[in-house]
Amino acid sequence: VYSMTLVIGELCKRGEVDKGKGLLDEMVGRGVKPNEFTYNTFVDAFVKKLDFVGVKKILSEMEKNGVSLNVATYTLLIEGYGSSGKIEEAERLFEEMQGKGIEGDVHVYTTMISWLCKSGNLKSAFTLFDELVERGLVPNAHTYGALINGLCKAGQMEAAETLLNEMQTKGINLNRVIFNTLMDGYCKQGRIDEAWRLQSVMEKKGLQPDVFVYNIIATGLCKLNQHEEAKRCLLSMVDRDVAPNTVTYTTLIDLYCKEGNFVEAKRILREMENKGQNPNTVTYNALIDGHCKKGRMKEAHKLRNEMESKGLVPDVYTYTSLIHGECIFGRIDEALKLFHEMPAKNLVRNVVTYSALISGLSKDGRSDEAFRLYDEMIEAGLTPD
RNA sequence: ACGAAUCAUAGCGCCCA
Repeated sequence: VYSMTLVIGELCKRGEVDKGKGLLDEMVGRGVKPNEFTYNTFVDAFVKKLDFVGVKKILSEMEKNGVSLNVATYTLLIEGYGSSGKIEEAERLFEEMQGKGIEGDVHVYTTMISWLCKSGNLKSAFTLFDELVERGLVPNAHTYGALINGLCKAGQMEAAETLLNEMQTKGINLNRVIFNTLMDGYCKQGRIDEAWRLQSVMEKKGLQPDVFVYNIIATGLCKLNQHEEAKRCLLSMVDRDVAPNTVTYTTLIDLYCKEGNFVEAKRILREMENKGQNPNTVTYNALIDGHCKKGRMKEAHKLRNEMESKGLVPDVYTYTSLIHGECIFGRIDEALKLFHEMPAKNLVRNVVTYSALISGLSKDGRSDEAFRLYDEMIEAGLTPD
């Protein structure tokens, strides 16, 4: 079982989940009983693909074979629901785990805390943090990182710095991730000066800037409308032997799209593919949104087909951009069609999606439908901001 | 032998013009 699990794990990591599944079936056929580690490998693979049908299949197989979920399985499931926007479901699983008497560990607490933070529920995150400490568990850099990130995203930089001090008091090593998190927080506040300050603190500790740092600073510059500086920052990476990644290229593509320079955007798309940094859903979303905003809807839909042909799955951002684009040009019925496609694709419509469509409807004089949609949004448990 | 923290993409409003 031990070695089989390793092999299956390797296959799944390479994306050959089907081959792994074949091996699993072969295992069972030969009377080797897979254990929770074996199954978790599959849960991991399906969760990363956001394939919940696949996840459910594995879970029922586990049940059938009398293998129970362990704390790592729950961590994976919570991660999966969190990343697809189903935070209540994630919380429900966390409680289910505790109800079954499975001891939560630092990993699962950190995962839950992270997703609570990401959904803007800092209060619950800190409550959970207290619970973790009360239970005698020791929070580590990941746990603090999750909370610091939450505070940074909420713009609470002083509170984030307080946690940073708390880490130091507790003797937890301040690593790259922690610094990068704070730098990003300051950049999002438009305080690049503070980001530079942290960067020099990092250098004093012997931490050279990595690709994250460049990406963070460049995005900060973009937000301050310093596009040329942002481009220079990203292009300077190469001179300093830092390899650009998908995020770097996507940032550039987004920049060019917003300038309406689709030729350059396309060129970068080809360049990244040539360098083996594959475009992902976000990359295409940037392209699609750029085209939508310039009324190039035909091209936008073409890009959407192109992404799907590469096995990339459109997400809420893709749909919202398309819906918004159709609305701008008065093709509300096209927008509605897209809107209704979403649930079947397992996409959770959020406030942004609804408001794009609601504003489209009302600008088109279809206020009855707009109000109806508004009510539907409230019923879906969404709060307008 | 399994699992956790940092970067890129969407709407409305506000401000400015």
